[in-house]
Amino acid sequence: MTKATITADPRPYHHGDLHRTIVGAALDVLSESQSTEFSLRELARRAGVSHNAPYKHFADKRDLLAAVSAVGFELLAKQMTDATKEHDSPRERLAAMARAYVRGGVNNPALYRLMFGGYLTGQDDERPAIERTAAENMKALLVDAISDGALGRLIPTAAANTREIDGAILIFWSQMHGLTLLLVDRLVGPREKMDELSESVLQGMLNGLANSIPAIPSGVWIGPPPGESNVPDLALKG
Amino acid sequence: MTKATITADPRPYHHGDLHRTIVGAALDVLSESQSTEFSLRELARRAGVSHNAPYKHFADKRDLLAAVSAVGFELLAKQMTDATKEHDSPRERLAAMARAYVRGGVNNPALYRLMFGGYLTGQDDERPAIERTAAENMKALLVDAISDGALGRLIPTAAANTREIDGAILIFWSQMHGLTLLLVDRLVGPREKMDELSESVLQGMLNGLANSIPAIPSGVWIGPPPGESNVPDLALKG
DNA sequence: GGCCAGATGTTGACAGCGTCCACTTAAGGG
DNA sequence: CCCTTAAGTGGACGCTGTCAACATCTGGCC
Repeated sequence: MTKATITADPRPYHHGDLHRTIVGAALDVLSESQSTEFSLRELARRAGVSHNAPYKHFADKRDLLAAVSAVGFELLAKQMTDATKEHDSPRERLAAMARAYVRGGVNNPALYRLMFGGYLTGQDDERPAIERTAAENMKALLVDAISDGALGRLIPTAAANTREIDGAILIFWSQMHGLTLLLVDRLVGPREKMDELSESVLQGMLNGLANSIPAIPSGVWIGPPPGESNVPDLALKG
Repeated sequence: MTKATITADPRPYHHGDLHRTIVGAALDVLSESQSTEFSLRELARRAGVSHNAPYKHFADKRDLLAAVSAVGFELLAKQMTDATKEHDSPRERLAAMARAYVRGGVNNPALYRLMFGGYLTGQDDERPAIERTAAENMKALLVDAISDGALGRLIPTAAANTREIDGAILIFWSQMHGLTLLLVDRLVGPREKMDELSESVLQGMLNGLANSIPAIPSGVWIGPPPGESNVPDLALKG
């Protein structure tokens, strides 16, 4: 009645999967409190470990939040791809994607703000690598949806012109991003009408792009800034 | 050589204008560190007062940041109005306004994020009154610029239709807001091209709006949510 | 099979933070 | 001239992020 296996497993010394547990707890707390100002100690308490255990998995709080943000990007990307599956026409798929994007932000504003807000962008102006690649993958979805389908139908000439595709992507993304954040910050509302608002805004954008796509200045990048660091190829921890 | 007036005024017991000084210090630190995670104590140190003096002027940190945010809205509004003065044509004035808006965000991302990010929106979903009215004033500028000038020329029919004007405002605002934040978060860049990007995006938007303005669903509000609180008429502290 | 290295978890400590409290100082109105 | 009261001070409390030293478990190597 001393060693291990007393009754069942009251608390094995090693948790086993603390990394995932902590990230999950952070997502829970973030969703509940809608604030990134929770404490690492709170997460440790929820996970039933000592206040310092998380430091074996995350260098500091910023590192943890970067991991949470990366999960957020993956969730959003999944919601966007899922949304497109139900539709055939490129126009409908693009609209579904836009709806999913806006919904993702509105349904969890704190997570969306963590992903896109500046918390992770330190004074080195460099985002954590894990978050960078997750964001890049999500952006690729936007690019595909616009250039492969809807854009090809609606603005046929664009297919041959990278600058024009970039222009369309920039307009689409900034439009949806802005709408999402105005909804999230309650500068536009009510939130219940977000689907109709997405559609309205998308329609207005397509009207414009159908005529002509404004050329983007050369040298402009869209997505994570190029060349600042060797992106580590999404090789998540061995 | 004991009482007061020893040499000049080494530190009069009462500061005299601590409220303004603290807000100014907060703006300085915010600009320098590009983070809202400075401490009230740090501001007190800069102002040369005890760590508790600011509490005579601000209920808590959120209250102070709300005041800072309000100043940010007023600064941005001023930059926007100033920018329009140099131009005659409505189209040019709208473009100047867009440039000023984007510049304002890019030049001080932390302030812009404080203004539009969710820090001030507590779980009561209510922004501080002072910040609400400041935001409302700034939004009025957008409304004027679009409906009075550029919109009247470019989309004449809209003048008689509130829903269409709202639609144009929504598209314009969300477009510029999104572009600003993508630039700020370095998801689009480089920042030096922000003026050209503003122009491109504006042009694309106007192309669309020139054809038709998507109708906005009825019941949608743009700007601070209506009726949630009696906005205190901008009467700043008697 | 046994042992050792390293990964994982714990305990204790430290400075800094936001905020509350009781106290002090100065200034302006009766 | 006094006295209420706004403005500023100093100390305290509990909480936080982070560091350092120590404990425990586990997998790979002899």
